[in-house]
Order: sequence, then C-alpha cells, then structure tokens
Amino acid sequence: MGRKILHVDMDAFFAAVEQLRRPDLRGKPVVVGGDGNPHKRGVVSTASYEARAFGIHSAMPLRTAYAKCPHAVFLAVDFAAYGDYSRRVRAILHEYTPLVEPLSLDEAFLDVSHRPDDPVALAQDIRAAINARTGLTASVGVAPNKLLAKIASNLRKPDAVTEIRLETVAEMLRDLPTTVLWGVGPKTAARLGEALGVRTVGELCSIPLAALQTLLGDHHGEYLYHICRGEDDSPVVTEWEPKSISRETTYQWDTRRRDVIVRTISSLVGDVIDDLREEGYVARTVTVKIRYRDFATHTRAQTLPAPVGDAATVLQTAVALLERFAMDRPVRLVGVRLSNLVKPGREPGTGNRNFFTPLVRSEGRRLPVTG
DNA sequence: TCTGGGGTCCTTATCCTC
DNA sequence: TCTGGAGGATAAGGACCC
Repeated sequence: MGRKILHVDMDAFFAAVEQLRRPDLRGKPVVVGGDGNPHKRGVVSTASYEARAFGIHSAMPLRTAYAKCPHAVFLAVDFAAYGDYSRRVRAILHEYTPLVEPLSLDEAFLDVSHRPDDPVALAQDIRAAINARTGLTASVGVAPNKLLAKIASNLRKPDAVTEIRLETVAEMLRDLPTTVLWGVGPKTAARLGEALGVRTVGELCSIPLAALQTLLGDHHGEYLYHICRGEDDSPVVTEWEPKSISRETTYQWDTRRRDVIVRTISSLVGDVIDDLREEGYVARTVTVKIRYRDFATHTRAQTLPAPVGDAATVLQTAVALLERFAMDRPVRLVGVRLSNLVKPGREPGTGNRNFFTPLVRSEGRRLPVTG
C-alpha cells in the first residue's frame, strides 16, 4: 500500500490576506511587495489573481509591475499578519494529522497514510475547513509522494483539489515542461534543452542516467532521473534545525562609501544576532556578502576557532572580511550570514529541510528525522 | 524601469593532516 | 625522509525554492 501525501498551497496568500482584511480591495488588482512603494527597489511577493491578469507575477520588480498596471493597489509585506493566518491554517492541518511539514508560510505537506479516508475526500474536507474558518482558499495536491503532490497542487489553481495516481503519473507529466519538477529552474531547463533537446518531462524520461550525470553531475543527474519518473521516497519532515541565519539589505541608491557599508553591516549584525539568540544557537562561520551595481555577487567567509554568539565578535569579524572586497564599483547590497550553527553544549545540528536531498532516497544517504 | 530577502544544497578548488 | 593519495574542513560561487 502506497503512501498518501497531500500538498496544501494557499492561493495568492499574501494578497488574499490583504483582501480579507480590507474588503474594499476585493476584486481589485493587489500587489504585495517591498515596502509597498512601486517606485522604489523591490520585487513582487504576491499578486492577486486580478493583478496576474495584467501579467504581474512573483519576483517581478515593483517598477515593472507598476508599468503593467499603474492602478493596482501596492502594499507593503506584513509578515506579522501573514504569520498569524499561517498559524491558523497550520492548526487546522494538525487536526487531520500530526505529520505536517511546513514548507513556507503558505505551503505544507501532510502525510495522511495512516488514515483510512479516501485522500481526495480528505483533501476536499481540509480545503473546505480552511475556507470556512479563515475565509482563504487553498489548492491541494494528492499523490503517493511529496514530489507529485506538489506538482498536483500546481496543476489546477485556485481553490481546487488535484490528484496524481501512480498509474497516471507518466501520462500526466509527459507533456509538462521540465520546470514543473522541483529543482529544475531556468538554468537547468536551458541546459537540458540545448544539450539534449529535452523540453518536457516525457522527453527527460527517455534520457539515460549516464547522460544526465555527464551533463549535470552525478548527484543532480541521478536526482532528475528519478523525479521525472515521479519517484520520490522522501518523508514528511516535521522538525528541522536551521543551517544558517542571515540578513541582507539592498540600498535604494548604490554606494561606495565604506562608512555607510560598515554602518549597514553593524545594523545587520545586530539583527542576525537577535535571530541567532532567539533560535538558541551560536555560530562558527561569519560570511559577508557584497553585490555590486553590475549585480556581480561575492562572499568572503571566516570560520572561527570556537562558536560565538556575541555581536562584538561577529561585527569585528565582518568588518575584517569587508577589507577583502575590492571596492572598485558601487555596492547595491550588503549581507551578513552566520553558519556552522551549534546549540551551546551540543553537536552541530543535523536537521534537514531542503529541496534536493530528501526528495529522493538513495543508498547511504542521510535522511532527516521524521515526525 | 531591471533584478528582494531568507533559506538550502551542490560543485569545485584549495589547504591541511594522516 | 620523501612522495602520493585519501579525505576532511574550508571557501567561493551557483542554482534553486518560496
């Protein structure tokens, strides 16, 4: 008997919450992103379906979105509010199973294998419960594994339940572009297209393992070989530990002034240390990231002899790292990252929450702890 | 009109130790 | 003592995800 996995994906989540809070926005194009000013640097986090009709989508620069639809309502991202709704939705999900893996504020996997119910009926139930109790709509994918459940929830939106069965996998995936697969982005899709003439999942299935490994490396090649066939044994992971904690900021106007950058780093260090403490970690590695005006992005890192948790040491390390960058061009972004995280008095965390490793189980691979 | 922020993991190169 | 390789740690960049 196979597993029963659901993928619950809230529809246009940020924008939907805004429309819920402000009924006057319903039916209007709403764009959530940045600080809500479409004339400043920033990108679209979420566009309402009304805004999408104008060609606006996530990750689009706010200025571009404004050009496409000047009369759209532009709003700042309000993570506190979305977190609130996210917790309410999650609480509903937990009424159905303790095996809930949140993927982000607006997505989660559920393992309902242990329930006798028909999974599609269960998905309909969950969708209705979310709508009745929050006013928000969700799309749910039903499948024998996480990979297919995620693809399924994306096939029909919004407010829909879509099932992919093992016996229909090949047929349902065959003509879809390779980018529907998790881990295939624009670069990989282009390489597959140029080197192998592969555009669809079905075409990808016809490529031998060795050819994929030659093109993309052993690991990624093997990964694609399995996922294009809908194969994925990864468990629903209910707990994980962070691997890194970071903060970064983009200037409204590029700068080459060292004093400005040092002040930014100081502020970022303060924020990142706050997060580190909140999570209860200390860190060994400090990384400074600089993105220049031409978008070239560089990092410089230093691993300290012992984990640290105080702002002064991290700041001192970060400022020293800054000296290793060529300040020959204006800087648009500065970031600070802490990694090699350790809980004081414990071994480094081995928790896992990623998109590559757990999707396909293979021999000898370390697997995350399941709930 | 460019191109956010917070993450994860992979690959490759290099250095060091055994 | 010299040399070579294995393998871990570190560093940097890149791809991807939401």
